Amino acid sequence: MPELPEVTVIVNSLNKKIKGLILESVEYDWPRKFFWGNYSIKDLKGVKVTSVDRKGKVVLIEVSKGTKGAKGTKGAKDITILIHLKLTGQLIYQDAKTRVAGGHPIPPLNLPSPNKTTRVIFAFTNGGHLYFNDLRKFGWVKIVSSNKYQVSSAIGELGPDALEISFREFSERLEKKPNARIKKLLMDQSFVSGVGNIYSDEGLWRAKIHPARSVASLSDAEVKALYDGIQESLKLAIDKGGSSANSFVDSGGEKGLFLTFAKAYYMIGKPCSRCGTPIARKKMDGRSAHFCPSCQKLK
DNA sequence: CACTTGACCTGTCCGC
DNA sequence: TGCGGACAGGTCAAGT
Repeated sequence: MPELPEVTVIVNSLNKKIKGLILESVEYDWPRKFFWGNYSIKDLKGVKVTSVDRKGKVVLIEVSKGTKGAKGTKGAKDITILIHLKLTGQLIYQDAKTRVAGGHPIPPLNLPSPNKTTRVIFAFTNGGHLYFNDLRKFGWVKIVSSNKYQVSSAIGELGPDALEISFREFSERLEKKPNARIKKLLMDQSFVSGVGNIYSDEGLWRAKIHPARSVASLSDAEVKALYDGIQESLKLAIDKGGSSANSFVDSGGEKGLFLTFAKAYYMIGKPCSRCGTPIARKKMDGRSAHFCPSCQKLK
């Protein structure tokens, strides 16, 4: 799932479900991708979840050891659990009453957890569990102190959030990279954060821009259309997934929800919904770009 | 330097 | 049915 809309949806769901819960234990069989920093596993026992957040595609679970002090100061005891889902990560919370799931649709999000892709299990004192499943083991978990420096160095360099960036800032940042190919730049997290292969394809389709175009070749109107196209496709995806996390599971079978609104991504050979030309896929910069060869011309 | 390629992992699907 | 190769919602390190 690892793009902004999917991360946003699961973060919103988790915020409703695990805020206030107390961690009982953490189990993992995945030392290679589990970074404790200065902490150890016992530092998480008894901590309380204070919020679940998102930066780019990274999930942040804020926890606190303190006994709810009167002052709202962030003490040294606050810890941030960072989770990156990479290509095939999933986060699933379930307890006796509820279940929320988000992430990559393979294996199906309704498959019971733990299962063979389960890498980390966070157990809470209410009997609920948060499972981090990741088929390909590309994802990671980092445990750091909740201060700006620690958190941002663990995440890496991030540009403005794709949902929050203004059109003005978007176009100003583009101007600094005239030679970049537009699709590659959109997926660069230090340029804007949150956009990956799906939403770069979707945004470019909406703007009728070929993914291999250079930034310098884009007209002002095209830059505006691209900005709008990205905003629209991100928001549409959040809406589709946001009504209920379970719709992720139900609506698209194993392929997941996104196929129900994708215009270009994964639509290889299907008619473009604007002009009927079959959608093409081409390898570009190491990734598959999906586009309409007729609407999105390489000038 | 900038840019490209490989590596990280495991699984599915498609063609012969 | 079996086997090989391509491919996968991401990112970093190493090589050129």
